[in-house]
Amino acid sequence: MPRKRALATPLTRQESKRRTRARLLEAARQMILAGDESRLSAKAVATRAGVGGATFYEHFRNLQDLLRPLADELFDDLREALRKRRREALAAPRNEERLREQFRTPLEILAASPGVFRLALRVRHNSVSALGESSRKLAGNTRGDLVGEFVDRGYPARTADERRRLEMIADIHIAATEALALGHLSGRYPDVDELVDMLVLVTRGTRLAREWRGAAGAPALRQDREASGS
Amino acid sequence: MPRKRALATPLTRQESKRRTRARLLEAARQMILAGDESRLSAKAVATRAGVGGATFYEHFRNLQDLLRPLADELFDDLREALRKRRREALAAPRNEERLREQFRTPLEILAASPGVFRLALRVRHNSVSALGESSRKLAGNTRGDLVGEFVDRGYPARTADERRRLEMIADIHIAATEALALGHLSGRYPDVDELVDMLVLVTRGTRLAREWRGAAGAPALRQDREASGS
DNA sequence: AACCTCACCGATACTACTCTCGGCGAAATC
DNA sequence: GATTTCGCCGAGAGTAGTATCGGTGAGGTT
Repeated sequence: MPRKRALATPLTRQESKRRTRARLLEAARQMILAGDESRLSAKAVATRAGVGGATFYEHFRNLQDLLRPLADELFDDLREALRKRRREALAAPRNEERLREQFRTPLEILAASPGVFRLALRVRHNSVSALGESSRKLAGNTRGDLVGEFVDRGYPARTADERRRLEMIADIHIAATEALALGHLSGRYPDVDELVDMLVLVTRGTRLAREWRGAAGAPALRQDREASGS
Repeated sequence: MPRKRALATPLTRQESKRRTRARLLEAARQMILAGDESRLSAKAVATRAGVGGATFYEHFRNLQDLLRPLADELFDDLREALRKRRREALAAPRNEERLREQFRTPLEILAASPGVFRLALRVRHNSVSALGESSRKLAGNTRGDLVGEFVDRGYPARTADERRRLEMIADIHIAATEALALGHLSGRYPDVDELVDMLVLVTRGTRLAREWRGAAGAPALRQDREASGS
């Protein structure tokens, strides 16, 4: 009873609605990735999608209602890509070349989707709009993913102090990677290998945190001084 | 011939206008630092400043016209604070404790002006609005300042490659400092000393870049491999 | 005192958006 | 084939901001 003919040109209502919705989402996605989401509006999305202004509201209650799932989708894709590659890298035998690979991958992924990457940076500190929320969720998840990885690699994470420290290391690595990826995108740092070099150097430093302290207070490092020559 | 009496209660026109302008600027400043500059508008600023809507346009051609000098002022203050303290630190004899001081200062300055700091992060990647432009100028200047410092400290900067490398190190340090400062502000990293520890560790790594290469190509580090334990 | 200047402002024309309403027409149902 | 459903849409009421204009009154000038 549901279907009679389904091979001909005329669309079913369900399919038709699905497509219109998809077109609205796609239009919004393009506009967002094209930069400047400030001039995003229900009207503009509808127009770009080639549908009437009122149709927008047949599919979404308002702009935020469209943005929430869209933002989740955009950022989840990015996170999944990053996560997947990291997991692969983790499974493989570890040596210096592997480590470089592990740093190169996120740089390449970020460089390969400059739209989403820039979007994430742009909206991260904006409290309003579902985009900001979703971007922060991505950042938090990425940090969590990284910390999990550190633990797998043998960094200590028994006490709250140790875990917080791992979060800091993760934050630093994320920030460094993002900063360098941004420089790469802006053309200042064309050579990705060179960026990897720098990230490896950073790791050389933060890796010291591993054998750093079992239970002592903070001053372990401060004791261990070394005058840096001019 | 200009002045006759200037001691009484009535304001001169000039003074009156100056004050109104200052009130507009102050209103805008507060609204911006209070977060959410998206709902900033000429009208809103005027209302908050307690003046009529038309008065705004007696002082500024439009909102951007007000934002430009305001943004410069906001960020220049921050930059000057950072720069000044860094210069002091640079002049002093260098040892490990000094280095820590040098890292603690920017963290404290950023933590002390969370409004401007968050503002800078928020608008940095927004191409529109004078705020974004000014924030990027701040970031670029800070990077330049840091590079200059590195050179003073003996990092090589003869070739374009070496200079670019210093820029990367500066970018990483800025990004790491900002990321940790943000974590501090959000309550995740309450102890500033601990943040300084982490920054010192990062330096341990990036410092390796100094004795790294005189004229060779990039692979110097890649050669120097070392299998990282589990 | 008479006159001029101008900082301020209410009113307003314009623009741009949000969301609803009534209805058209084709798919779905009988 | 007749009837119902519903995806779509043009029109429009409501809201909000921009920028201008003419006028008012107190500072400033003679």
